[in-house]
Order: sequence, then structure tokens, then C-alpha cells
Amino acid sequence: MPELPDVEGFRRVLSDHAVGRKIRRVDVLDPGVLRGVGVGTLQQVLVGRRFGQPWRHGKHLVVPVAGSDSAVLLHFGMTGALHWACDRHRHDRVVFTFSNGELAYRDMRKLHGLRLANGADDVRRVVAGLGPDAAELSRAGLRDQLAGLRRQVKPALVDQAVVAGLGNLLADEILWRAYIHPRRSCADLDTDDFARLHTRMRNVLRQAVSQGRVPPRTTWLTGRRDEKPGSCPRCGTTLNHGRVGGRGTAWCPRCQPE
DNA sequence: GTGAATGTTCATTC
DNA sequence: GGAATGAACATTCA
Repeated sequence: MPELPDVEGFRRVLSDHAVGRKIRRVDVLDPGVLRGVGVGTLQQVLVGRRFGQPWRHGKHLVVPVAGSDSAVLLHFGMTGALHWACDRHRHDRVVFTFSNGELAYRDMRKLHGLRLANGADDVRRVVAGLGPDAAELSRAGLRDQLAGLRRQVKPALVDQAVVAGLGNLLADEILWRAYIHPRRSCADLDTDDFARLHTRMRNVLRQAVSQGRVPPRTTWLTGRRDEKPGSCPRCGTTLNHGRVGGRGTAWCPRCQPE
């Protein structure tokens, strides 16, 4: 689930409820999600302190710890989420308790997790390997990242080192809207292709970010692909399904010619 | 039992 | 060196 819009939603959850509140407790229900930090250290650094304003780059969420140079780094893998003031769930892995409620880091598959950065350099290293954030990317910026790459366009879009924040579903959604076949080479894209790609990307992100998720609407490709095969929301043609860059991919054979 | 699932990383092979 | 592929991580679901 978590792509850029979802992580932006988690950022808002944190920002709306938890920022500035004193952290009363940190309960690690499953140490399996802690990466490179132990339970004791995490509690020592956090309990009694407050979170500062969280920020996001791509799918990474950085949560500064006020009054220290540490920061909690969150990545949600494929099944992670932040929930506020919820009933305990079996996949809650870490729970932060504040005076006004609880914040749970919930993750079924535990593919990623929670790290602790010590100092600004540590934080910088997180972002260092990532491309520009998809939501901030200008048209020229997008072209700069993709133009001339001898790769298929979909694998390039989901490569976090090229553009940060797009995942499997969003990439398919954007390509479908831009009338570009996922297997086309970046090197083949012309000025019009880049223009459409950028416009559609911004549009999809704006709508998805406002909802904090990729909307399940049936006017979106994302809302139809699970019907297997499902039909194109625009022209009604039966969708194609295949593997591109090793990932399950859906596209409309009519709107997105090879 | 099998395969696939919205993510990332590492090894291998062309 | 780049790019594509497959496996690995842990867990659930069809």
C-alpha cells in the first residue's frame, strides 16, 4: 500500500496528533521491526521527549526528536502504516503513548521498519541515495531524470534512485493516463510524452495526496486492475496484465500502444 | 500446496 | 558499467 500519498497521510497523522506532545511510553511489541537500534536505546532517546515536525522524502518519513539531534526514520514496506488512537491490533509493532492518545506503527509483513538516526549526517544519508521527490518534480526535472536512460519507462519510474515516491500502482496509473506503454524505453520518449507524463503524474499525486491514499475509484486504472482482467475506464478495452521489471503490471492495449 | 502481493536490496547474468 | 532478472526478507490471502 504505502506509496508517496500514503506516507504523506502518515505524516499528517503524526503532525496533527503527536507533534509537540510528550512521549510517555514506547512499547516495542515486536523488536523484529527495529533496524540497527535496540529497544532500550530507542526508549532512552524518546521517552520524555517530543517529536518535532516530521518530513517526507519519497516513501521515507523522518521524525526529528526535539531537543536532540536524533530522528526516527520510518519506512513502511508494502504493508506498514501509522494509526492514531486505535484499538490494539495484532500487527502493531511499536506503540508510542502520549498524554492524548497512542500512535501505532503497524506492519504485517515487517519488510522494513524503524531506524534511529544520530545527527544530521545520518539523516542526510537516507535521502542521499534517492532521486527527487515525485511531488516536487518539475517537468524539466522529470525529463532530466528519465531522458536518455536505456531502460523501460516503468522500471525507471519505480526506481527510487530515479524518482522517489512512486510505487507499482501509481506508476501504472500515471503511464495509463499519459498513454504510454510501460515497456517503452525512456530513450524513445519525446517532448510530448514527457509533458503528458509530468502533467498526469502531478495530477494523480495531487488527488491521491489530498486523500492520503491512492483512491480506489473505478475511474482510475487502480480501481479496475484487481478485477483481473478488468476494463479500461476510458475506452472499455479489456486490460492487459503482465510482468514489467519483475512487477505485476496492468495497461490498456488500446490507449497504451507498444 | 502454489503463487502473488502496493517495497527494497543484493547477487547474478547478459 | 548498465540493465534485466531472480532471490531474499515475513506474512497473508486467493
